[in-house]
Amino acid sequence: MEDVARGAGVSRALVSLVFRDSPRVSDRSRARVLQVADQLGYRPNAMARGLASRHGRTVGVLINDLHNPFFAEIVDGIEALADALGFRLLLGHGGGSARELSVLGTILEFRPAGLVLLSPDTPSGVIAQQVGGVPVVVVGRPVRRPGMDTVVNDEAHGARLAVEHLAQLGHRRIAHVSGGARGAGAKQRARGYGVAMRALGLGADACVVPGGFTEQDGVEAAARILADGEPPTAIFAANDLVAVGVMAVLDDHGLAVPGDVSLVGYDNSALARVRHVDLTTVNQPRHEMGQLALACLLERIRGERDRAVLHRITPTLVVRSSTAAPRA
Amino acid sequence: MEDVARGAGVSRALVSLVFRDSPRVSDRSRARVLQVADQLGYRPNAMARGLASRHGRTVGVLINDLHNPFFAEIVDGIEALADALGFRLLLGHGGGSARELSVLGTILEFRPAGLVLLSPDTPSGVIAQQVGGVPVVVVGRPVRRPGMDTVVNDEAHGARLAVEHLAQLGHRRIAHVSGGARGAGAKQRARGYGVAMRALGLGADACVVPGGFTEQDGVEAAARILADGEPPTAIFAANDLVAVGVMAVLDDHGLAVPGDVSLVGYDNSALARVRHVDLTTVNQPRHEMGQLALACLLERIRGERDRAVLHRITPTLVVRSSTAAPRA
DNA sequence: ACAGGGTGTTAGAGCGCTCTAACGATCGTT
DNA sequence: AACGATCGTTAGAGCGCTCTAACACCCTGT
Repeated sequence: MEDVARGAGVSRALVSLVFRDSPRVSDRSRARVLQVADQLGYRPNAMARGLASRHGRTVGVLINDLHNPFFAEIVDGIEALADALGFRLLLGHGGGSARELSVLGTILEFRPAGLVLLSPDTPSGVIAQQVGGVPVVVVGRPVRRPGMDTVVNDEAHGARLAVEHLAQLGHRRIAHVSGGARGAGAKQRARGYGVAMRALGLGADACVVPGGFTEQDGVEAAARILADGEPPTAIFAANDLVAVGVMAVLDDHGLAVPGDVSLVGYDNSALARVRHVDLTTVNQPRHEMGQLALACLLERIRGERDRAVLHRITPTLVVRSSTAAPRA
Repeated sequence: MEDVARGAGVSRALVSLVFRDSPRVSDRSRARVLQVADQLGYRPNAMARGLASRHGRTVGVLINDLHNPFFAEIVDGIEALADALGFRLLLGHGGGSARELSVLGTILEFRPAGLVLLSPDTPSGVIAQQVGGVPVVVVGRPVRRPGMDTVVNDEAHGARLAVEHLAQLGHRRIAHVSGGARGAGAKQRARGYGVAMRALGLGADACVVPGGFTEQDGVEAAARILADGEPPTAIFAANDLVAVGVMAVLDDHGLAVPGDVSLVGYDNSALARVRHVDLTTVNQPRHEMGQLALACLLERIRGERDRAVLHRITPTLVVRSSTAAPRA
C-alpha cells in the first residue's frame, strides 16, 4: 500500500480510501491510484482490512451437505445478492454434526458480520452459544429462538399442492411415503398431506407409509404398499429420490407410471428432470430462499430489526409426465 | 486475549502459545489457559492471526460448479487431509468464468498459503498472473505451466477399461458418444476409445458420434445412431448423464438395455447408482484426487519441491446391470 | 479582501495477534 | 557450590490496514 501511495504520489490513507470506494476522492486521484496498484499487482489484504475495520463485509455460509445440489441453488441466491451488495462469502462445509461445529468455529474465527446456516444438524441451543452475538439466519429448519431468523419452505402448502393436483385428476386413494421422523420437513409434509386429504373429504383413504429420504426408503415403502393388497392409484413421495425408488419397484411389478399409478415427488431436483424419470414434483424456490436469507441477515446486521422473523416460502407444483388421471 | 491472560495469571504471549499448540508450554499452564478461555468464550481472531503470522494455515479451494456433486467428493478428500493437518479451507464458488476470476481475487485477499482449483474455466495464463507467487494445484484439467501442479484422471485408461469390458463380453460394434470439443477430458476419452478399439482389432468398427456432456446431447446422439441403419450392440457414453439420455431414446425405440444394447457411462455419479438406471460406469477416485491435490500443494508450500508435477489418477470400472453379452 | 462551506488529503493511533530475543527458574553435571 | 543447558515464560515490536480528527485547498458570495 505504501508503494502504491508513493507511486501515485499520494498518502497511504488516500490509497485506502480509493480501495474502500470512498466518494471523497477525486476522479483523478482515484484513477492514478488504481493504475499504479494494477501495475504493481497490489491487492488489499483482507486480513488486515478485517482487523482494522469494525464492520466486516464478510458473511459466513455453512452448507450442510455439499453433495446435495439442493443447497447449491440456495448458495446461488445468496451469492447473487452478496455480489450486488459488495459482501464477500466465506463458505464452509458441514457434513456430520461433529465436523459442522468445528467448521462453524473456523468461520467464526474470521469474525463474519453474520452467518447463514443451511439446514444445520447442530441443535440451535448449541449454535446460539457458539456464535455469541453474531446474527444468524437458519434456512430449511424452523428455529424459534430470539436472535435467529429463519427461512423455511411451506411444507404443508407443498403437500397440499401435490394432493390437490392428484385429486383434481380424479385420484381418491392417494398414499404418502413419508420422510421419516428425523428428516428436515418430513413431519410437516406428512401433516400437510393429512390435512389436505381431510379437506378434500378423502380422510378415510389417507395412508401414510413410514419411509425416509433415500431411494432405498422408497423401494422398501413401495414393496410394503404393494404387499398390502389393492395398491393406491397415486403415491405422493417425501422427495424425488424416494419417488424414484418407488418408481423402480412399480416398474418391477409391471405397474406403469402414470398408467397404473401416478407419482409425485418433492424438491424438483435434477433427478426429477431426467427424461426417463420426468417426475411431477413440488418445487421450492431455492434461489429466492437464498436471497431472502441474506436480505434478512443484513437487516439484522444493520440493526434495522431486532425481533426474530420466520419467512415461509411458498412452493409451486411442477407438473411432468408421472401423473395422469386414474384408469377408469 | 488480554483478559484470558489476566484470568489465568499469565502473560498474553503465553496464551498465544497455548492456542498455537506450542510444545513449550507446561501442561498446567495450558490447562488453566484453556479453561479460562472457554469460560470467557474467547476465540482467537483468524484475521489478526493471519496478519501477524507469515505462514498462513489457510488453503483456498475454488469449486467450478457447486451444483455438480462430482466436485463435492473432491472437496471431501481435501477436507479430510486438511482436518488431519490442521489447515483451514476457504471455499469459493466459481460458476461462470467472469465470476470465477473475481472469486479467485476474493480468496487471494485472504492470503492463502496455497490454492486448489477444481476444473477452472479461466485460462491458466490469466490464473498465473492473478495468483502471483501463491502455489496452485489444478484438478481435472491438465495444465503445463511451471509453478502449477496438476491432478487429473487418466481418461484414456478409463476409456480403455470401458471398451475392454464390452469387448470381453463379446461386443465388436461399440460406438462412442463423445463429450464434444470443449468438455473437460472429452477429447482424451474419445482418443482413448479410439486407441483401445484399434488395440483390440476393432478399429474398423469404431464410430465416434459427436455429443456433449448433457442428457440432451445423449438424446440427440442416440437418435442419430438409430437413424443410421443397423445400431451398434454397445455404446460407450462420454459421461453418465449422456448415457441416461441414450438410455431414454433406446427405451423409446423398444430397445432393451442391456438386452439389445449394452451401455457404459463415465463418472460413477449418483445418477448411475439409481436403481432404475444402474449403469456400468468408469469411476474416478474423487476422494483420493482431493487428498492428492492437497498433499501436492503442501509439498510446494513447504518448499519441498520446485518443479511442476502432473499426477495422473487411474480410474476403475464399476460393473452394474447396463452391460451384458450381445444377443447371439 | 476575507469569512464560510465544501472538497480532497493527510498524520497517527490502533485492530488482535505472532514472533524474536531475552529473561528467570530449574535441572543435572563437574 | 558453581556451571551451562534446558524449560517455561515474558516484553515489545510489528503485520497491513481503517478511521478519526485535523488540515490545506479551492470556490463562492459579500
